[in-house]
Amino acid sequence: MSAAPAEDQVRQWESEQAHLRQQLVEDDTEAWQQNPDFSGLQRVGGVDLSFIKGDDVNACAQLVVLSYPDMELLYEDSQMVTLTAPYIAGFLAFRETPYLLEALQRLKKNQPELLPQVVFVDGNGLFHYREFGLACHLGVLSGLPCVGVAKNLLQVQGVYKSEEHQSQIAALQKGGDSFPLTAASGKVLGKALRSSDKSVKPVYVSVGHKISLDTAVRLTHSCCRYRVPEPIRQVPDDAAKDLKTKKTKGQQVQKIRPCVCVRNRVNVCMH
DNA sequence: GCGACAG
DNA sequence: ATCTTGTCGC
Repeated sequence: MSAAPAEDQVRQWESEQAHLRQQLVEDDTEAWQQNPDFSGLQRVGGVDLSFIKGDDVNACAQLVVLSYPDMELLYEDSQMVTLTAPYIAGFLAFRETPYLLEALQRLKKNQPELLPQVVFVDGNGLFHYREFGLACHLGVLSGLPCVGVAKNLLQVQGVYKSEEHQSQIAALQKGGDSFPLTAASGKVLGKALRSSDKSVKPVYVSVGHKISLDTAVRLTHSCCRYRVPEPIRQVPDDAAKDLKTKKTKGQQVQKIRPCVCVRNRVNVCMH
């Protein structure tokens, strides 16, 4: 009756990742992905969880949907959630996926016509210890094409922050330039991408689900005004700010955003 | 003991 | 993930 020791939990999670991985699709499956200008792509999504300083249990799960290519906000959903799983490198999905999935399901139920055609995820996809990071996990469970974008390099499978790596970064001349992150096995797990002309520090793009690496990199670049792709950059702003502001006032975290908050700039709000 | 460690 | 200050540049 006792809780499973952390070690057993991790072992079970590994097994679940291996199982779900069988359903992973690493290629382009959508028509728009073939088009040079992505014509046919109209909605891109972004998901993320925001925290406040001393609290790693309560978080704000957020989903935004932006128009493509204009990057205008079409839909936003922020929901306070209480996390159950701890953060363990390599198992981020077990901590965050449930709440990101819930947000996608709320959208599907309420305004299915606004479902994104691809979702940007804060974290890695295939570029992962067992080639099944958060972006893959969410992709398989949601069935939606997903792209993993990490802001920091995960040193895994023989990919290191070596001198060589640093010089490859220095060689990225302009936005859109990239170089492959190759595992010891020889497989390319992702790409370091200079996402805009102004940013020097690259982002690390990898396949989540139903999209090829090259398409994922090209799409990521086309969604970047700054270093971080708009769909996941536009998330933290208002909801997270609210979170901080109201926390300062001494209110209870759970009451900050007790219900789904949706802003819809395309269709009239439903009542 | 030291270094690593997506978010 | 989050914190913090100033600072440099357009």
